[in-house]
Amino acid sequence: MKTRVGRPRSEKSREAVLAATHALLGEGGRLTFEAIAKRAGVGKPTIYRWWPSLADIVLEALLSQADAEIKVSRSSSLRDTLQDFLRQSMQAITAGAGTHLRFLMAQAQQDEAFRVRFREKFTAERRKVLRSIFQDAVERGQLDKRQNLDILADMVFGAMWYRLMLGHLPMDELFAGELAETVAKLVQSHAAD
Amino acid sequence: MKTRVGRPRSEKSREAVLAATHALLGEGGRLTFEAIAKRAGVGKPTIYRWWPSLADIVLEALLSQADAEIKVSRSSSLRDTLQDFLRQSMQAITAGAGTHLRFLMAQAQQDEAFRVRFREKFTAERRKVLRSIFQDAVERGQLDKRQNLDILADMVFGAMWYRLMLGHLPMDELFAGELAETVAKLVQSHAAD
Amino acid sequence: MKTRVGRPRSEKSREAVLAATHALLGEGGRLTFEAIAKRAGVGKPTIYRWWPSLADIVLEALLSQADAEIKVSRSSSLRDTLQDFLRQSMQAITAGAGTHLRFLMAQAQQDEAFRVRFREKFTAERRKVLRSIFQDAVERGQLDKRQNLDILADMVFGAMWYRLMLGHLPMDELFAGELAETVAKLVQSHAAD
Amino acid sequence: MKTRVGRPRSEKSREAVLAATHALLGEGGRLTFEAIAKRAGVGKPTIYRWWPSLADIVLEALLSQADAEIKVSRSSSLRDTLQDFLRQSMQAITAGAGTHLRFLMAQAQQDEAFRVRFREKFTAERRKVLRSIFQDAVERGQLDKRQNLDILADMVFGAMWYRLMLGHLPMDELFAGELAETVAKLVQSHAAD
DNA sequence: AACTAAACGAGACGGTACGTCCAGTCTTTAA
DNA sequence: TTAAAGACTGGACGTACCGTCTCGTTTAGTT
Repeated sequence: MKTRVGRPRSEKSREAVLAATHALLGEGGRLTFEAIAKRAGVGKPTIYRWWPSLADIVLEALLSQADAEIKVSRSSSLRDTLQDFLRQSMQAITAGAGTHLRFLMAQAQQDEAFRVRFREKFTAERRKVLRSIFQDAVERGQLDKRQNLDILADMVFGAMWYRLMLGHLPMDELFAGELAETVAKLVQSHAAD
Repeated sequence: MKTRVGRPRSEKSREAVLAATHALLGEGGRLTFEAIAKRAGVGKPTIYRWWPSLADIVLEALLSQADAEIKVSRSSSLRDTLQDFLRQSMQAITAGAGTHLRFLMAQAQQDEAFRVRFREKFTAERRKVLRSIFQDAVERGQLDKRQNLDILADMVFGAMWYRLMLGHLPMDELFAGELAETVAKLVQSHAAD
Repeated sequence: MKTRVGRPRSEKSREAVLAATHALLGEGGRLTFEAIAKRAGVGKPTIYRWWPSLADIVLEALLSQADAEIKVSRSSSLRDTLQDFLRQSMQAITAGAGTHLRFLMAQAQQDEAFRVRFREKFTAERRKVLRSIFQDAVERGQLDKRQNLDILADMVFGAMWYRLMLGHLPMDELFAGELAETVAKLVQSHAAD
Repeated sequence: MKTRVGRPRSEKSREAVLAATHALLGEGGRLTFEAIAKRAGVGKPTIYRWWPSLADIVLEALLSQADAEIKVSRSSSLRDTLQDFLRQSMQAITAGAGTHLRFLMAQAQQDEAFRVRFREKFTAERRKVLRSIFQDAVERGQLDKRQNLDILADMVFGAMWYRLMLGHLPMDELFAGELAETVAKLVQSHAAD
């Protein structure tokens, strides 16, 4: 049988929880199950029934935002493609996702099980996109095929995360542009090998 | 007046707190003021008197470890210098500092005031060292003087932090070596400009 | 119309609920709707549909036991009749009804509406029996007709309940016998008036 | 050493808890730790630290009332002494203690450990008083020395508790008087033996 | 034989209170 | 005057049940 018996899960409650989480994160206060339940007009057990941790709620809230999607425009230039990708990422971060991301990465340090889910549901997807951008460059002969693409991806995402989390320098389009450019130079050098 | 009156601060208590913090972090349990106080045989108010937050205790515990110091051997090759620097960093992380670092960065996301202190007392120092390594390369003509060194530092430290915090790939000497090599290639390409 | 349309009440469920209640009370654990529903294999709403409170279930479980009935053997001696009545009561209590009774009286303290139902369905019936025993004695001239029989009934039932609930002294046949005897002496004294 | 170190227990909190409990019981609402903590302006852990159950708080609240004390005026007549004792008890009950007593006895049915404390701290004391009244009568030859005084005490206290908890007939001075008189008659009969 | 309507099991819902942990503060005695 | 010990208020935790609700299913009597 397909349909389970019993009262079905309330879609309304699910959305209320995600919306409340969104709002609370934006307001800067401490995010707690209690506050979410109150704001969403939902019972605490309902939240515990469906999400194993605060971080999982935030992750779902992040993923449920349609505008979180990034459309990569594949141009023939690695530099332009990368710049577009990083600028879009940057915009999403400064538009609000930054708070979610910082929360998620912090929680991942305190909850090993969540760290695995975070990798699988979020960062692995993001890495896949960046990797395919690099793969294209390899195939066009713009990037040395001996280059470890994981290292390259770690450098690019790492720079973004590091600046986001440490806050020592601004997260802006200039940074995204320069980052793309620096990597692009590396690409050219490899082509010259 | 120089010497304050009254009972002086107990150096023994200070060390007991740092040792307890060290031990608790290593055991993987949740780090709390209560647990530290109990383990150190010290009253909670004593801890609150001397440290503004858990993270500050951990930071002091980290800095008080003599072996946390990294001695950079300046060779004429950027690649070798970098490799030495990154390998030493990696060793410190895998030897135990990794837990401290992850905790500190996580706390910095939840405590803006601590984030500032963390930058000033720890990451700024580390960046200074890496920056001087790059500066040497610029002066030797191995690195394009137009290259933004902050971006470069963000990429190197970022890759390390990103992998440490996400745990998607191993933190090992191979990684440190390949990371140094990738940056060194970039350097060579710039020299060729 | 007499026979209502639709599915009739399930006698099987009713009995399963009473049996589960019986079992759970005997096991000493806390009695809850949830536990009864689970044990009886019955939905919670089914229970709420037919019983207004836990206490009402327990009351019905108690009354549905055929062996809970007490047959009074009316002898010409008040003392013997009373002793038979109290000994039978005592046996029912020690055989298991004691747990039910304690639960019911406790609930009656927290639920005024149930207290009324408890009186009407249970204690009033029991008082009626004892009262008729006393009435017989009055008619035989063994008991002063000016004696307030309610007071007398309160003393007899009160002593039983008090000892059952407080547990300071054993609930046994000796107690039942001595209680009957003490009342019987009172009776004789009145006859002597 | 006599005086313990550390902050001493707050007498103010203790009194606030007892006062809040008193007030809440009087208002008829359900008595909970949460409500007491809120009303008393006290943290829940403070209550849990000092009292093992709600019933223990109510018991302490009851015992802390100076007016709960009953002074027995020993006259030469058992009947008068008893009547005085029971009337005072009745007055205390109707004046407010009745709510406490009903709550305590109900809780004693659900918490075996408390039932023991309740017996030791409250009912044993009350029984001691009544027993000494009967003992006096025995010594004066007004009461058969073979009479089991425990049974007698169970009948008197039982009648009071039974009527209080069941509520089938009024708790008033008339009841107290008639109860005393009925027992007194029994006494006379024994003297006549 | 198909239809109607109520009762059924299952289980999710909003909610209250539980009993606990820890935060951060306060009050006392000891050093 | 500071340290230690430990009790304090208070907030959130995660859980157990409450009493209600919404499903799809079952079971009679009615058409």
